[in-house]
Amino acid sequence: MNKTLKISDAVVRRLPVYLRYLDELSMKNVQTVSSQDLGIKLDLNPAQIRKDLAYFGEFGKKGIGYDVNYLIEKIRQILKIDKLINVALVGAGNLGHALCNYNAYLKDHMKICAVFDAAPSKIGEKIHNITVQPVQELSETIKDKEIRIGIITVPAQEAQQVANLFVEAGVEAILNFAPAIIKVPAEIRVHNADFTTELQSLAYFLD
Amino acid sequence: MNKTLKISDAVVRRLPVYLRYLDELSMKNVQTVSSQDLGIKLDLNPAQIRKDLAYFGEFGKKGIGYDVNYLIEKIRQILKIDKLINVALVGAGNLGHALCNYNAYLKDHMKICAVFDAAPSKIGEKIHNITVQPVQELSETIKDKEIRIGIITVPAQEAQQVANLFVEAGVEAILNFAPAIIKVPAEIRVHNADFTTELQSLAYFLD
DNA sequence: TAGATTGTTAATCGATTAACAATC
DNA sequence: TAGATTGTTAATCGATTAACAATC
Repeated sequence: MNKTLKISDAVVRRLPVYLRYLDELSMKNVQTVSSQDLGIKLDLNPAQIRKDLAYFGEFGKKGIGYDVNYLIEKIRQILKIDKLINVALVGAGNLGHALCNYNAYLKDHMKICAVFDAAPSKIGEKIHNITVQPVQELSETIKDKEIRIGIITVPAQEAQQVANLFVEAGVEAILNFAPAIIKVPAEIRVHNADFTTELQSLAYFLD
Repeated sequence: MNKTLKISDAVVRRLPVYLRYLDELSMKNVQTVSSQDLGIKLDLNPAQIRKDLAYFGEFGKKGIGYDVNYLIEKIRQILKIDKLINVALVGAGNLGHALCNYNAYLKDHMKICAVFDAAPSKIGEKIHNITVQPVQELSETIKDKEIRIGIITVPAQEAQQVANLFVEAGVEAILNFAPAIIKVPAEIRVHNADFTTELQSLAYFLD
């Protein structure tokens, strides 16, 4: 398949969902899975799943389906999590702590390996085996540890400042949990994961 | 506008984003705003913003723009957060605590007013002014307090069970933070807000 | 009036789904 | 071989954007 073809966001966002279920199957020692099976389990159209995967290569066998472990390997490669990606987080509040708990789940594919905060009371605190550092050390640490993704879990009014620090330090992508729009250069990818907008849009669907 | 017209998810998800920025403008005593202004600030096409709003009514004035406070009122009505909506949360871990912190931000429009956990060690704990209750009390509390939305912040393997409890108790919509697909009757709306899939899809955009 | 900006239609663009030949 | 299921094309469906008459 043509690597230069632009893959849509919607496709990319489904890949981790496939991966998560495939991991489950793998742990149950399931060998193969069809797009039909996946579609039922994940509430998606089987044709869509086949098409999503076909953007990146021919991973299945006609008449058989997909080899679970092979597909896991391929999706990890596509998502670029086949090698460890280091992540930094700013904002050692409850949300920051919660996200650090996912390190175990992310296994050896992604790792929050540095946490920063501006408040002196937080500095030196241990979250699992990570020590909270002052934001002044952000730039140096990001370079030293080759951190490529930054997570923002500070209050809305500090989000832009933190984004600026990340950008200057050379981070390539940002996951923003603050309820604020942050502006960054076009080459930096930002995903917003704002709880309040999620909850408000859910209210629309009440009767 | 035709109320029976099906509004797309994409439209509904943008409304809270508009609302958040309009609230900012209102606090700065800005009287009116154009779709142009909004578009620049929110990185959206002005025509899209006008079209989104036009699904629900004629809220603007030609040649002038939108009255900020009037539009806030209208969007709140559309999202059904013009009256207080009660929310329950199961899973009093770090993530549960973090979400409870947003109560102040959600003001008098939505409120997490009950928190449950299965672990005896958590029961009775105070989160701000909410006392953590055992899950056995979930159904009764949800009915008593007229709770309409449920939030799941338990580990993946317990998510489906909690979803079942919510559905039985009569909740109308669920916000699921667990990295798991939960199955519910079609009339119950589920939004997934899973940190791990967000982070993994972000990795795709690294160079 | 002249300039600005909405609401809405038509055009474009993109994503999903159906269908089926290829083939395991 | 017969049945199953992929990869892919074509058809459908839906969302975004451009353009502009209406009008403040």
